[in-house]
Amino acid sequence: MPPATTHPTSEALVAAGIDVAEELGLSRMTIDAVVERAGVAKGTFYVHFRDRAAYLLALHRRFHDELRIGIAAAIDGLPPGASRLRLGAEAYLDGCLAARGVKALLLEARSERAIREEVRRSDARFSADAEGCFEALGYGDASASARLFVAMTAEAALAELESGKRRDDVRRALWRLVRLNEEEEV
Amino acid sequence: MPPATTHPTSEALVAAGIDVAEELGLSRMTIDAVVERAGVAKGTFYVHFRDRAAYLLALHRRFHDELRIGIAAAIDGLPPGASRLRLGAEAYLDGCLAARGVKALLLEARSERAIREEVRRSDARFSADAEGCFEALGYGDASASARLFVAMTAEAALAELESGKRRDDVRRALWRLVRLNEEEEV
DNA sequence: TGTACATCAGTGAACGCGCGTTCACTGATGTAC
DNA sequence: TGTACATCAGTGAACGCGCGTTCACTGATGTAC
Repeated sequence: MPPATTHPTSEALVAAGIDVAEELGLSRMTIDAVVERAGVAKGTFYVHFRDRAAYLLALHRRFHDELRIGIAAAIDGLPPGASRLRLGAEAYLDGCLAARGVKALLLEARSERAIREEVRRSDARFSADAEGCFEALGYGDASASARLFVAMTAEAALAELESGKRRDDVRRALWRLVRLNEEEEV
Repeated sequence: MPPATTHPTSEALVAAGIDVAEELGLSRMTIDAVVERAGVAKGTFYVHFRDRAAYLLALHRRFHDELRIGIAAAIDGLPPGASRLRLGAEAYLDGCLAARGVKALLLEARSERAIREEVRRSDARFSADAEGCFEALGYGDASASARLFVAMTAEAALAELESGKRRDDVRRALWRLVRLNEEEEV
């Protein structure tokens, strides 16, 4: 799937936004800061995005599309179950470590009015896949379990971002809690 | 422990803030909205709080002090272990359901610059107690496990707040994930 | 008991600033004839 | 090949508004003498 925005200036604006979000957080990611970083005039921003909300949405889509692509590649064809759940979560964590601007999007996206709904949808998507895995594993309350698992995985991603590197203790704790630790480390 | 603010007008301002946060969220909880709700002049706000940051801090303290008191009462004297962990989490969830303004504080507090540090401290406090329990239960990576557990519990609280009522499926899922489900429902 | 003064919560108009949004204009590129 | 016109990304000054913060002033209560 090609990126949603193809125009080079749109690209530059999105890239600049990710930079700024990484450095200052979403709430301080002002349009002034973005256009300054992108090296374009303020008016140019509105040539490419209807308003700030539309821009935030594009930013979030970009981030989550990349993440989903990585996860899809990791679990492609696997049946619902332990491997799918664990490899998916590993891909999520690895993707978060690799991407930029994640911390801001993970931490603040929920409270930004403009993308709250979109975040809910993304979470639901991850959660729906996990739910199938929990069902296959024989969990009752698979839906609730999946939701809690997604929350844990996001927290694990945050912990890794704070450390700036993979945290094996956190990952082990995660696998152990969902009883996926019987397998070898991947 | 008496409330940190004793003056009636301070009280009114804090109460008004909780109301407004509940209705509009933290980011739209402006000083205008707070003083209007409290029925005082805008200048009065600054008689009682140095600035918005100090006010947010007082709000968060109030919220978490209440929560901690409820939890402390529930687990007082219990040794680290399964009962303490589960009863503490139950008290946390019940407390969140009972308190007002929780959703805003749970959801947005992390991204509000003014109270981020305070939130971290609160989380660390809950987490430290949970860590002892996980150690007693023989978990490796007790610290990481505790952090993930706190994140799950917060997510469970959010799920309950969205439903507006206790969610037994979510609680069951939580207990099962940390293997506290052998006991009877409390 | 009465007068003068200090203290302090409370008031609300005014200020300043940050930030999202607009708009008239420019310049380059493409198309018609 | 040259001229006229349309299209469209880009520009940046200006605008408006929301919101946190300030400040000179008021009025009530308490204290000294």
